[in-house]
Amino acid sequence: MSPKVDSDTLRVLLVDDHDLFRTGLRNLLEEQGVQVVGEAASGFDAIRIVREIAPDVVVMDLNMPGMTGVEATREISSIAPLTRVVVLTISDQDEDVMDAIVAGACGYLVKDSSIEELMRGIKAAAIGESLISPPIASKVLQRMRAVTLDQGAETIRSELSERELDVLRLIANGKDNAEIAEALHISPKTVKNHISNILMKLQIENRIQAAVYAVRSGIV
Amino acid sequence: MSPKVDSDTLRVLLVDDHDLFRTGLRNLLEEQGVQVVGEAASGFDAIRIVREIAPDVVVMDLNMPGMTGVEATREISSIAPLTRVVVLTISDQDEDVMDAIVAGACGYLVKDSSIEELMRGIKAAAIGESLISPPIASKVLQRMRAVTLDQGAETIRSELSERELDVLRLIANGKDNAEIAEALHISPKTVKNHISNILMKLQIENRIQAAVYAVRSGIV
DNA sequence: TGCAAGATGGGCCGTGCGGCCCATAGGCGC
DNA sequence: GCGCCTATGGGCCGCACGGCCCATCTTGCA
Repeated sequence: MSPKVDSDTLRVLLVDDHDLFRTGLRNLLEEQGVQVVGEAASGFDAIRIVREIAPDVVVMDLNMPGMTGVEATREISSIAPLTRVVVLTISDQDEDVMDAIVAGACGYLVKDSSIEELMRGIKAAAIGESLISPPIASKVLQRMRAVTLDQGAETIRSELSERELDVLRLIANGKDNAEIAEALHISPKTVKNHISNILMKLQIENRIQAAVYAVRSGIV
Repeated sequence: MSPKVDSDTLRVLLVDDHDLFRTGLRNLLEEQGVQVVGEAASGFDAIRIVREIAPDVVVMDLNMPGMTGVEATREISSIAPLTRVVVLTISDQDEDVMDAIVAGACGYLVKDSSIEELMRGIKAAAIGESLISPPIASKVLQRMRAVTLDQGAETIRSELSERELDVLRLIANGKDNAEIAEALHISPKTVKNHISNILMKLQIENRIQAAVYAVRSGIV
């Protein structure tokens, strides 16, 4: 069985300003066994729902009135780093492609993709991988060489204080609270306080997820 | 056992592209009773002379125009396995350290070593032992540890059963034992047993380190 | 001057975790 | 058939963990 990704357990939020598209997509995904835990018609709603229910994957349309999908993606990546955003938009000509990627999108699919392709994109995102429609993949790679280096790490780390990063690094090394306290010359209780703040800021549940986050973010 | 090494009978070849250095070194060695049976200013000459006179020990500089000392060492080790090569090079910063070791160098000394140290290195090489300058030695050990760990990790990973890999993947997703049990349709107690086995096999302490290992190994 | 935020701590408490013992069932090789 | 390994499960236990209160002190900003 080897549950690389068990689609049954995947909690997905749909964000699109067209009710009809959302409804149709919901049905398709649910037929595939995906648990659609919410729908949003705007970026604002999307952010609010992400705060509330912290879905595994957000399927995000870019073209929406009010807050754009790019802005919503950026905000979601900031407040819930473990929630992966898959952009699903009209055309590969969309000029926001790069912005969406930089904003933290974990996948980029065009709307005429098949349901199978969307499923693969969602599953890939859920495990931290990315599925990008071939037409735009090369553009992305080219652009990425120019930008990323400081930006990606910068925004994420600004959420955590220096001291919290110290603690996070030690967490990722498998240290327990007593060892962290000794290494930083502080009380174990202070370590626990820092960890509580880290978990709250990253919207995660436990130190294991924190360690994984640290490794994936290149903090350690 | 331990063939007696009489420095009077030691036949040494000096390889260095600097005439002055070779000459000075020859005098020093001959004062110590070493029989310098040849000098070479290049790797090609060194190989030729080794073929002709089969010295006991070759004292080899690494930085030479044309064929490098590493290449010459590799060739000599191949054509005259009984001839020991002692690398004598400028700095412990030399990047070729490991290459030289792999190429078959039987000792590794920096050029600011004392004549006594060089003598000990040559005698050691002559009886199949190795003298390595401390700054170099630490690097070698470090590399060995890394290699050993890598190989160990590879070996060990293959020792993880499929079921244990299932569990490990879920650990890395931050799931607790109850969630893992539910996902795999087994008892939480069985999950704990699997985890205990994983920790033992990977020689780690807790599930955090297991999660980090999984991420770094690309298992998730 | 006051106030917000961060770093430093303490106490209490429920629960998750991992180690220790143990058993049973099934497959695989000798 | 016998031994070995794996997967499955149980009971017990001590400790680590994370949430919930709370406090103090410093720093910086308005």
